[in-house]
Amino acid sequence: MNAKATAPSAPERTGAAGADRKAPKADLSRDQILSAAAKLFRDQGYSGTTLRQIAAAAQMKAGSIYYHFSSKDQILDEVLDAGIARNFAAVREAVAACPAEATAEERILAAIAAHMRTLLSSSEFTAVDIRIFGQLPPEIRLRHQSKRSEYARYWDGLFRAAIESGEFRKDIKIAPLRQFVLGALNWTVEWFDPDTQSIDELIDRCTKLIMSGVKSA
Amino acid sequence: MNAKATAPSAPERTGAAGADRKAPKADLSRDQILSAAAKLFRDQGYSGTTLRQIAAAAQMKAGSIYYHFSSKDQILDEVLDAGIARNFAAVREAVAACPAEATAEERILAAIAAHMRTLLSSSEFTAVDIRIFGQLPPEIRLRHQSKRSEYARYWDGLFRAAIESGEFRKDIKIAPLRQFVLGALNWTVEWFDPDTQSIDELIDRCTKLIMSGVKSA
Amino acid sequence: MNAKATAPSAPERTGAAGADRKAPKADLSRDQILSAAAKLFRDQGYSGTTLRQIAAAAQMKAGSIYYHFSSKDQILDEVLDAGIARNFAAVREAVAACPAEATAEERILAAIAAHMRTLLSSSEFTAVDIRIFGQLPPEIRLRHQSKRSEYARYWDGLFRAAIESGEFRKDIKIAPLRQFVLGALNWTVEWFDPDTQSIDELIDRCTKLIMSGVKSA
Amino acid sequence: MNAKATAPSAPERTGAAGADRKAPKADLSRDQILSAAAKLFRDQGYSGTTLRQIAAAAQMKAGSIYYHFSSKDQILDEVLDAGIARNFAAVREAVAACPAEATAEERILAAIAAHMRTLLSSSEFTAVDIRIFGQLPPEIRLRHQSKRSEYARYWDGLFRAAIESGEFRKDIKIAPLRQFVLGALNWTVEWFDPDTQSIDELIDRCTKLIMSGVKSA
DNA sequence: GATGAATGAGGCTTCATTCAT
DNA sequence: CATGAATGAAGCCTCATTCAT
Repeated sequence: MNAKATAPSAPERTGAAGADRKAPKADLSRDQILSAAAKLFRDQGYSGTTLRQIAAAAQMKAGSIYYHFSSKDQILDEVLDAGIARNFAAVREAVAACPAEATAEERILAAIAAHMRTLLSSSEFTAVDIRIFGQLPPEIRLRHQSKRSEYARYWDGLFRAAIESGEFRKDIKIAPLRQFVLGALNWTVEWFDPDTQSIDELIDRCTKLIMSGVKSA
Repeated sequence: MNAKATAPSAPERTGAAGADRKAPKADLSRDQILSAAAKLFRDQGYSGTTLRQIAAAAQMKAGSIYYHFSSKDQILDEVLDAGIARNFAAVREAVAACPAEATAEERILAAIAAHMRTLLSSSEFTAVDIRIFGQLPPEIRLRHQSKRSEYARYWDGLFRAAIESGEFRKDIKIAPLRQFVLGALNWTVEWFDPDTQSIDELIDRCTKLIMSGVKSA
Repeated sequence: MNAKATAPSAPERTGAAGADRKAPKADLSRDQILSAAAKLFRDQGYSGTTLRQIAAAAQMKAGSIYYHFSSKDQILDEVLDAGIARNFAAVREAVAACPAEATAEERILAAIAAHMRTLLSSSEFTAVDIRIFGQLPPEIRLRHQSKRSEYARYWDGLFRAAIESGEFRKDIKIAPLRQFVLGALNWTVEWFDPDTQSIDELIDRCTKLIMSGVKSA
Repeated sequence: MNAKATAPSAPERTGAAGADRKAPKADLSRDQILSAAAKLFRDQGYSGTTLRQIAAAAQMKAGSIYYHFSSKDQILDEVLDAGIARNFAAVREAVAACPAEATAEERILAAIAAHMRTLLSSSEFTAVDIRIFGQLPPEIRLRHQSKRSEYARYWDGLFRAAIESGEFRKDIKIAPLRQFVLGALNWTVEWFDPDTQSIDELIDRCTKLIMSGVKSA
């Protein structure tokens, strides 16, 4: 929630005593910038977004951004980090919240719901990754590959369990399955419209399709 | 002046005998530019791609592009057009090639295969749309909305037939279904690697998942 | 953002004490740019003048100009505005300074002197109009037509008075007269050389020619 | 009339015998180019005019111009040459046509009429000089200075005669007089509209103003 | 903390010019 | 003679970035 949690290069200011007394103005600005940047990156891509646009959306002037970040690149880094981190955290929490005796399928249902809910509601950050990652310069992509892989492996674990338990078909290969499922889910950000559709209903429809396909019994 | 203004780079004209003698050099250059642009747009986005990059990939200098196109925008337009057009054509042909007595499901299977094959093999053009459309400036997006809708409606027709015939579950709503299915298919361009994977196998896996889901019988 | 958008480089602000502390640096740069542009436009025409030339003459780099103006066009607009405005103001003041009982001819003499003096001394701005107006793209020309017409009508008024009072010949038609007189005066910018000629003497000669022609009594 | 008369660098082709048998296509194109260029230069300035515009107006493609001329500069040179040459010729002829016993004033009237008529009717060429000369790069200006001076000196001769004969006032200095008179005449190209005004009437008005000024007797 | 002003690199585009056909 | 196609230099403009205030 606090973007600084994942920001490694914030100007030193942690010092001080326990309770964060001042909730300093800087943190607020930082968050505004990140949030503005996330929205703009998501809608216009990285190259298509201007520092001036970000600044304007964050209610400041372009030069001021450099007090908080050292480059446009760094903003992107933090936005991407925040994106995966939130998604991952939400999914992990949802799975952890399942009762100990939950089946693999139930855990996957929880994971799907959490993934979609994060993606489609608090979207700025989570949607950026999905939308623009493929078009980023390779070096930037590399910097975030490990976290993405971690997330992928987490899902692989969920699916493996379901296959080994016999809940899912044995002839399914895990990697393509994960790509297929996450792909279908991720794609919803391209068309889901919160004003006319219900997230819960969408989640419901998607899980049903994933689980049982389209064919009538 | 520009006879080809609306003709998005006809690919059929290379081989064959020597009958057509009209400005073959220009057409070749045009096609090279479009193809180069498509690849670059796909990989780096529209704003992330430089005219100089396009020119270099098409083996000419930036200024020369303007002999064939009047702006970067126009190149994008034609690339997008070509993308949908090819996809649409491939799918329509595949469906048309089905025997008259084919079931709705069989037609859908053919459509899926065609969509994926076009997307993943002759990809430059077809993949661009899918990848960058969401981040294009609204005015450009608008210009192509109608063709995309047409394609969507075509799929809706296929799905409707399957539902009405009872082959697909009756509780599925068509629009979300189409989004879900095409989303899952489209997403494969983000991760499919022709060097290590087989398209046919991928198609097979995907259709199975779509049709029957993940659960074991 | 740009408070001065419509204020064509107020010349009154340089001297004086230090009371006005608002963004004096920007205004200075703006004025430098306008002045440099005016000189260059006058000597090389609009198309013949480069933004880099303007920037160099204003002691900055080309890109910096865009902090003050949004386009080369806008610079031209302000230069043209300033030109007519100064000329008009000078002439109007000179006429207004005439004693109430001054004859129409005396007023015209004052107007001629003011027009020429402004044109030939503070020339950058005033001379631009005269020199390049005829070769400007029609749309730009249109934007300034109204102010020029206003100035023309003002002169027409002066001439009409002299004709009606019987001081000038009755057979003279006002519009061609104004064109002829202003033309003769304006043309002096094409050849007057302040280093070898005296403005006052030139004014004297011109008025005499206009009033009485070349023929000896 | 044949622009080639003044064209020093025309591709050699003069050879041959007496009568110019073929009136070759090339000459026609050359003239079309020059005429088109003159019009465009006059209306848009030198830098403001594109070779492609000239080519289009001359009904050919830009590249073709280089068969007839070696550069845009050369076209300008010939256009300028043609301008002064025609004007000079017309004026000289008109003066020469005066009866031997004509007064200096009569000669000047003839010269004025000829100058104006050439300027305002066959204008493309003659008007270019007047309009754009002041904004040309110094090197180009230099190349034409001598011919312009020659023309100026010719007028000076006419005026000197009138002053020495006592027809014109003795207190008039020749150079400024010539500038003033030609200036007033030249300026008419900026506003004369052949559709609504009569050249003869304009000439009449102008000569009257020049001769006797504006004041009533 | 933030801004105004500037910069330089680079983006898209235009244009005179060349040259094979 | 003329054109189609290309080029490189340069033009206008944008943008990330800097830095004094």
